[in-house]
Formats: sequence, structure tokens, C-alpha cells
Amino acid sequence: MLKLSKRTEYAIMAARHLALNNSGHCSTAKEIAEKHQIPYQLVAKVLQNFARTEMVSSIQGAKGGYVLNKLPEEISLIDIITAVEKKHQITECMQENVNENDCSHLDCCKIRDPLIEIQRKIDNLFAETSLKQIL
Amino acid sequence: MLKLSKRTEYAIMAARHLALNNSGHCSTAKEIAEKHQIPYQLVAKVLQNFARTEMVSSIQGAKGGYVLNKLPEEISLIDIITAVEKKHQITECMQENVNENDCSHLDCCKIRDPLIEIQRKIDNLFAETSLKQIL
DNA sequence: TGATATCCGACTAAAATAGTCTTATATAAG
DNA sequence: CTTATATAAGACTATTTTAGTCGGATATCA
Repeated sequence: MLKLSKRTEYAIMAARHLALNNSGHCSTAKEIAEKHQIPYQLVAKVLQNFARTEMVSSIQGAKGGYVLNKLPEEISLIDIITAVEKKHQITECMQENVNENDCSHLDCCKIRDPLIEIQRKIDNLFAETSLKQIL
Repeated sequence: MLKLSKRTEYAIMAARHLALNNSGHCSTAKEIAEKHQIPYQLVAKVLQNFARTEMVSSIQGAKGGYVLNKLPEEISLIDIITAVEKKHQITECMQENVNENDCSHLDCCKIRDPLIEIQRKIDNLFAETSLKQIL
């Protein structure tokens, strides 16, 4: 319970790699997969997720790859997490497009408000940690 | 990712029930299951977990059940979580009996320290929320 | 035009979680 | 002393989520 997914672990490792190798040349998915011993297809997907955000650009074709668009201090763990995870909330009812009223438990809503507050603080913790801090 | 398990949700609901019905008589697993529409066997297990801690006592046999030993303000969400979950850490390497060195990633340990700090703060969030606050 | 990349959906495998079944033991009450 | 009711606990199955793989399309450099 509450564990970070491999996807997020790989995402942090990939972001870290990009930050450490951002001098001029871009990094490929293959390079990152080999360097950190993580499955190629998975890093590839994570990097594609990154490329859909502002923080990373992709360059297609031969000699292509990925580059960071921001400084490590401008990127937080929550940016990385939201880039690769659809759901990172501690309860079902906090996810997008879920109505407050279609909670599965009769008395859930008594518990809901304090949990929302905890969720907000957890997101804050990840927002306060920048990529620079883990280089 | 990061979602609380049903087990923990049921545990919070059960603890809440005990706190609200702690005037003299004890509550049975059956009663709690029916009142909150959660599977009997699951609440039963959660309550058995509770009974192994200081916060709840069980009374066996007919007319038996469970009673809270502490005031709601003396019980925190982290007490409830640790009573029912073996693992609630955000990474594998933070669990009991895991050596710092048998991390599966080559550069994990660069990431480990900041994550341990985040883990500590998450635990704190759950520790700061008492059962009384969710009654 | 071939080699090397990103892009992306569909699929399979593995692991974690949720839920069920079964049996043993304790105890109150008729 | 037997029956009904309750906790205790382990083994099992089903479901869901997560992890990982495969195949094909597109882009670009040389």
C-alpha cells in the first residue's frame, strides 16, 4: 500500500539522467535503459509522457532523443509524477471525473475531508522536492 | 499508485464505529460489517489486527466483540494503518529487513535519502490526524 | 534507401489486493 | 452439557493493477 510504481521510479531515474546529461546533446531511450538497467520499452513510454509536458522536448528520427527544457531546480517530483501517472490519489473519490456523491461507502464522506487535506499535503511534499535535490 | 487499500479504508471505518459506540457495550464484527456494508470476513480480520495492538481489546465467545482501550484523540491514522498493513512504505527499500545495499537500482541510493525524508513526513501526516478528528 | 529514433496501441505475464471458505476455540445461557 | 454466537486464523480463489513485451507507423539523418 502507498508504494510508488516502477513507472514512477523509472521516471525519476530518467529525469535525473536528462538533468545530468543536458549539456548540448540529447539522450535516447536506449541510452537511458542501458545505463540504468531498466526495460527499454518502459523508459521509452515514460519519456514519451515527459515529451507531452513543457519540461521535456523530443527530437524524432536518427540522432534524436530527449532534452530537458527546464533547469533541475524548476522541476519537482510532482511534475514528474503527474507526467507519468494518471492516478496518484490516496482514494478513488479524489480522482478526476469522480462525483463527490458516488462514493462507495455509506459514511465515506465523514472521512473524505480529512483525507483530502492529507492528500493536499502529500502533493505538497512532492512539489517541494526538486530534481536538483536528487542529482 | 499511492492509493490506500480497501483494508485500510475498512480499518478506518471500523475504528470510527468503535469510537462512536464505545459506551459500555462492545461491537461485533458482524454488526460493523452490516452497518457499513463491508464484507464480514474482511472487517473481522481488521478487527483481529486491532486486537493485537494496545488500542483494542477483544472479548471472545457469545456476547463478545471488540472495545476501544483508548480515547479517540489518543489514536492516530498511523496507528490504524500500522495495525493492519505490513507494508505502507513508498519504496521497497524502506521496508523492514531490507538492507540498504540490496537495492534493485544502480543509482537508487541517490534518490533514496530524499524519499526517506518524504516517507517520514507522510507518516507524520497520518500521525497528526486523530480518530477524534474524523468522528 | 537504410539505419536509427520517437510514437503508440494492443497484448501477455506477474504480482498485489480483495474476497471466500473452512475449521478451531472460547464463552454465555438454556 | 449442549447449542448458539462470537473471535482466531490459515488456506484458497478471483479480481484488479502493475509490469513488461510485441508489432507497426512515422520521422530524420547520412
